[in-house]
Amino acid sequence: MSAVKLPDGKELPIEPGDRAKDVAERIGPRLRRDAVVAKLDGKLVDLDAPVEDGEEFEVVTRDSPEGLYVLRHSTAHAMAQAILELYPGSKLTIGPPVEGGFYYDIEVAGRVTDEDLPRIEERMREIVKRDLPIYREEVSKAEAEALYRDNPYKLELIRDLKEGEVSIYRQGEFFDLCRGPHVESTGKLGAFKLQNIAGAYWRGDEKNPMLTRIYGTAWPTEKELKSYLRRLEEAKARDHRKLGKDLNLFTFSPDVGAGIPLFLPKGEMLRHLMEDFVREVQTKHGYEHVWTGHLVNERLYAKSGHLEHYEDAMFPPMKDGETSYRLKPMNCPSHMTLFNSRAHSYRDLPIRYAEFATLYRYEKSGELSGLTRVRSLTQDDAHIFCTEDQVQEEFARALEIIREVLGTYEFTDYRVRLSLRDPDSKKYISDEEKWERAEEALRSALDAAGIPYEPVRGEAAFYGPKADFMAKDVLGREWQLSTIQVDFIQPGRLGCEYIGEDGQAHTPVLLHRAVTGTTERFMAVLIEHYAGAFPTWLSPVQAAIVPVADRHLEYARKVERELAGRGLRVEVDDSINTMQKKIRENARQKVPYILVVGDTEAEAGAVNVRPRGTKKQETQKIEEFAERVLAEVAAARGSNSDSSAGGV
RNA sequence: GCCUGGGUAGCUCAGCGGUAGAGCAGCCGCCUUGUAAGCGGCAGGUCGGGGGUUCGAAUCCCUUCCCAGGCUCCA
Repeated sequence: MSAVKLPDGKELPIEPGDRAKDVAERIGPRLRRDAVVAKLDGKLVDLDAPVEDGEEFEVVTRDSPEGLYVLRHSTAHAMAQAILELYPGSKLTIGPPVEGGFYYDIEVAGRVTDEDLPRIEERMREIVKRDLPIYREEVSKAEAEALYRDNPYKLELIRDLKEGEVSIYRQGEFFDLCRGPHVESTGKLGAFKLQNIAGAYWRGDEKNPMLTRIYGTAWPTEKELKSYLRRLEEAKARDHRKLGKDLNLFTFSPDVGAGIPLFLPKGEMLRHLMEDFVREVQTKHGYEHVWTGHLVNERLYAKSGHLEHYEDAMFPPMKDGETSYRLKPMNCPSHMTLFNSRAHSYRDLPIRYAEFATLYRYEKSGELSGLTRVRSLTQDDAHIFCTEDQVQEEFARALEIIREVLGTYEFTDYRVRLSLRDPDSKKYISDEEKWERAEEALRSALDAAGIPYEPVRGEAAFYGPKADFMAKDVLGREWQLSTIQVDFIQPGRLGCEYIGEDGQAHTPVLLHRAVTGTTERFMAVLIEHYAGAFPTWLSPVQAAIVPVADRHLEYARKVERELAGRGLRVEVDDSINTMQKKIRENARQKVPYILVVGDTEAEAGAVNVRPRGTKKQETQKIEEFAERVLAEVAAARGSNSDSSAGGV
């Protein structure tokens, strides 16, 4: 007798000719109803697919990640059908499900704009109402080519397919070259919404024609769709560009230039606090701080190889007679020049040069975005010159710094991507043996530190492999923050050397490393991570003093002097407003503490403390409040707070 | 760079061929206040820049600058 194996290990008998949906029905009518597709031996198939003896069988419901994926894929088909109906002659290309939804890239006959989306949605709903059965059809390559003789995109896709693995999905008049699987009929789609239109090059290559991409999202129920849209709204409210404006942190001006952020006093204070913190941690770990300016003779980049590999991302040269200068797009050649400014013994190593350097990169105009993609950026960069034997230890040290810094910022969930070269790509400097050693050094350093990582081919820098740290913020979004790179190539090119124990000259290994990446981008991440409510140690203003009436201004000033004298960042709100309005404004500015002072407080030498996010108040002596804040800051900054009083 | 959308007062936005608007912010007064918007008045704009169409342009067309969302997690 024939049977399939269920996920719980039980065997379920099947009849000859049984399809996935029959098996689901036999397990339970309820399951049959919730089924989207099935899984046979781990492979997703349509509910209409035949089932065979001995296979492992699993029903996939719309609540599972795979079911949702299929649901979205099928929704993309319905959208494609709607567009073909509304814009006859349009050519379909690809339409996959993606994180959160789906898209379809189409060469639309005519023009589609955002205002057309409701119309397309409307047509999609109509298609759902028609409840068209969706079925799969296996065809030969020749048949598929005949179907798509007017569609060069699909023909290109078909060309890359093997004979025998070509399938078409049909629903009513509509058909699409597709691997599947799909839901049973258009009536089985859930709640969906078309979100936006964008241009997208065919196969992502700017040499190819531009297609119209329409993004949508789809969910099993209306309720889930609503809650997803609400989450999007929440993320929008945290947008660092909006908060940056509201909190008076930074601005942009076409008068200065695109992609060049201008920091207001509060934003600059934030930068200062961020950089100061990393500087301190680095100093503690034996890094030395250097400074190498903004302009560099182009010849240096020719020598280092950057000119060849990186020129597109540099600002054009500034000519001075025979000499061409470039705005500095990276520090490594400058730091190597520092290294070369004197002779080195193996006893000097490792040498760790750190610099908060403002770099200039010519990002394409369309890629600029808020603080996350800018043309002037401040990198918390460091270069470590060491012997090959020291790589592991220095890597571990860099890792320690990264853990400490990210931990303090409450990024505890991160993974490591090991970016390796793609041996077939011309992008990389070729030196087989050195690449091998560099990759090996990184792997063993990661292994020694017990950090899990996933290797990715083709993501390496041109001079060597790197370990990138991807951290999740409170919304679960992932950001690439820290990076550690091993470089066996540049030091040799720029003639870096040290005298070894053997009295011979050797080339040092160079580790490149950044902790927060760039101050600008990291600030954007922090703003969104904290929704603008920075922890007290990081807040530009830690306490706002609100006098009850004008006659309390004098006492407010006294409180300000005393708290500032203890190292707190405080401000008196002396605007011509009512007390209520001042509380409102300072609360909106997300100041951690609002201190209300009136007759009672002035008499007692106290402040009335209203911590951020509450309406609760308590009265404390000025000194008591100062201690409270200092203790809070010390706790948040961990062991580093001890050194902060002494300065760096 | 390319596609789509957008740029109107410091901010958020309305107006979309017929005399430039609102709220907030700002300024000036009054109020002197006990925990998220007190009241009144005033001022503020070459409608991103340039060119064109028109009797007439914020509005239509061209061009340029800037901003937003995108630009292969493969049919």
